[in-house]
Amino acid sequence: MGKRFYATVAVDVALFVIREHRLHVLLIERGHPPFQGRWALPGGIVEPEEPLVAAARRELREETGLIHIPFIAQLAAFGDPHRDPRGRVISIAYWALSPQPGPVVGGDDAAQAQWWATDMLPPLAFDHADILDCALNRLRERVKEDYRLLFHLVPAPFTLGELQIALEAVLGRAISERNFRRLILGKGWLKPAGMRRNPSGPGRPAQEYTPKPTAIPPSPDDMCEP
Amino acid sequence: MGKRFYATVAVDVALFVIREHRLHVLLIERGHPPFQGRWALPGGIVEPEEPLVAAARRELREETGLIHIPFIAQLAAFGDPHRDPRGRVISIAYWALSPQPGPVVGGDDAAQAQWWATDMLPPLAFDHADILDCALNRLRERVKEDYRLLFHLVPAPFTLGELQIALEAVLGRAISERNFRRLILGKGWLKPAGMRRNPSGPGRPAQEYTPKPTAIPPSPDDMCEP
DNA sequence: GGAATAGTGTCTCTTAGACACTATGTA
DNA sequence: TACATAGTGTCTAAGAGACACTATTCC
Repeated sequence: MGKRFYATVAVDVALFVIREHRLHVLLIERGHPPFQGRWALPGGIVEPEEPLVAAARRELREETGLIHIPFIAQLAAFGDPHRDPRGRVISIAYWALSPQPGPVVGGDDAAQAQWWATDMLPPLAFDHADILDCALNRLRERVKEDYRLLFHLVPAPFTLGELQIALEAVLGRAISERNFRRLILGKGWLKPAGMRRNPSGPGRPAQEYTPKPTAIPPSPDDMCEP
Repeated sequence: MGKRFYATVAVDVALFVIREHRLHVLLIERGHPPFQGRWALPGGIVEPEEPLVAAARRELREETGLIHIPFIAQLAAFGDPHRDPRGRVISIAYWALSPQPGPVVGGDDAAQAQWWATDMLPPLAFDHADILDCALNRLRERVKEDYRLLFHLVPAPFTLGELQIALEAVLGRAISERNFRRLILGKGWLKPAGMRRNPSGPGRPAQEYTPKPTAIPPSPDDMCEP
């Protein structure tokens, strides 16, 4: 193994939230060439002494002001030799979840940060459409395997209806309410929060729940999880 | 994004085969420091114009003489800043399957290549124990999800008994023969090869099967699959 | 015949989907 | 009352585990 440096290593992050009953992803409008004016996943170059997942968290913080990301996991490495017109850049992609669909601040380069519905995306820079596609597939797979991931997408306390809306937004299709309730409640993951919600409209109020601490799946970060 | 090069990018591959009813992985004895004399996964530096998976296949070929690898998929990126004592090296790890447990030739550096049973491994160089752990978990997950991966571990034509031995070697535990047969045959993946085998001993001869071409899961290579 | 391996019939339990039902609030 | 949302009872069908059984070969 020679010791020359062959490539730039970057991270890119697909951060998902639920807004208005739909799955959204955070994108940044690029302020410089290449792909100036196009939208891209937040990301940037890894520092020499920085772990990969730390770089992913730092880029999210720098470009969007988001500090608390409860779930972030590695997605894959994207290394096509010509994915960046400036030269060889290998990107380690991450996917992340947040229950806070609030406003985000733009980053340094007069860049705009904005939530985009995943079913109405603009053209993306670089190979970020591929990365996002991959991230969406991963998210759906993992949520189907473990509904507890939804606890990272919905702020507690939540009702089962809200949780189901999040699941339907992720999967992109309606699911049977009866079976969803049975499955979630049967696992013993939730404890009733005692309160009830005022829907400010007709309809029976719903029980609110908080996930038991033991039921919240830990963020795998850089552990070998992809 | 600046254009300086920050890191070396390498690939490492965990290549699995079935030998003598047990799961084995290919390891290389290192001929130079660091970790001289220790065993390591085959791997090396990515060339400037080389796709990542091509680098993985090239290293397997150079270090072991193995040309035909029917299945190879990305595992994860390992990027701890101090995983290589010589400097920052980010490794894109792959996992691969082969039905040929035959002998392998050593590589350039007077390095030894050898199959090791995965339940009796020597101490490994770098963070390769972590990578191999991750690869074993991935292999087991994927095989449980889709038994057709076994078709890449057992040379056709095979008997159901051989296929089950491979599955048990991968999972590390015995499984019910009845259910295995029902599941495999019920899927319609196999067609009888008509021949029967001479076990050169007592016991009823077994039907041999060949997987239908449509039933062989394609190698995902670098597609976003991890 | 006995030992060894190949292959089958069938019961049970768990799970997910479907569908009809009841409960509790607002206007 | 009508209407909207929350929550329940229960039938069914598919899949996996378990276990006892039959089949074919060599000695």
